Amino acid sequence: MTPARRRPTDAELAILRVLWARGPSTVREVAEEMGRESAYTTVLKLLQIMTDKGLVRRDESARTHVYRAARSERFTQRQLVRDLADRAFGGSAGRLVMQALAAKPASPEELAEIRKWLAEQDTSA
Amino acid sequence: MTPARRRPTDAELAILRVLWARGPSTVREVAEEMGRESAYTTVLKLLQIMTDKGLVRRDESARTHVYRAARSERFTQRQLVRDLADRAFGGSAGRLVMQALAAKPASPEELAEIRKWLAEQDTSA
DNA sequence: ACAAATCTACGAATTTCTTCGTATCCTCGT
DNA sequence: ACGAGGATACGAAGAAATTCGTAGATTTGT
Repeated sequence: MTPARRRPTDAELAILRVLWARGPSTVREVAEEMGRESAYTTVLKLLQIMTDKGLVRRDESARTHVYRAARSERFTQRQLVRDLADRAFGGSAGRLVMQALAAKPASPEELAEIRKWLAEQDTSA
Repeated sequence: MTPARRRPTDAELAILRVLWARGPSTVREVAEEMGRESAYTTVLKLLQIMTDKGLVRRDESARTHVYRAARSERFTQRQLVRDLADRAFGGSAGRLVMQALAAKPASPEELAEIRKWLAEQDTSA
């Protein structure tokens, strides 16, 4: 029985972003990083829930617990992209890519990187 | 005051997919298309809510109402992609594209299309 | 040792999403 | 005309997401 992997919610993703950027962090550190938009206990509660869901790991060895993301940013990004492709693009990553390129301007550096990736695909095919 | 545009929920998106594929449709048509997974009245309720939210338009001229998506599939796809880029990719569409290409295999046709698009960007720059 | 500060746990209120039953109304066939 | 079938409206309940207050425990500074 698979743990029924749902995608992280908006609030959960906001916290994950902080953990990915900062590395393992305490509740207070995460809360500060998120500005004063959410109360300390809100962040705490969310992190507790996320621990139950397996989205984060908790180090309880010290009194002040330290949380870290259970999955890498990259892993989660791919999960989210796959999910969106399935829900809105008929499962096609290619079509998603086309709309992404059209929706938001990518930097020249990023475009170059994409071209490079495509070129590599070519040679390996 | 902007109409506070939130992205369509999962259930709403499932209905929009049907409307985009079928064109203007009645509740019954949408419900049938979605298989027997959701009761008729569930689809009806959802469409009523979506009407309030402005996600669909309702033609009430006949007794049996006809619904159509208020925004094009493409428009909505871009909105969703932009939203995901903001929530999980620091606003960068380029990085989203990279993960999309890595997350799901795109067909050769799609890859060709992407290359073509990139080439066009090149000339226009 | 005591008070203040800091931490976790927990419960509860609120909002949003989703689902569906029931009531009611209209239309059409006979 | 009237009953059956099919349509909308509405309410309500359950699940999930989000928020935060309060209580209780522990540590720290004086």
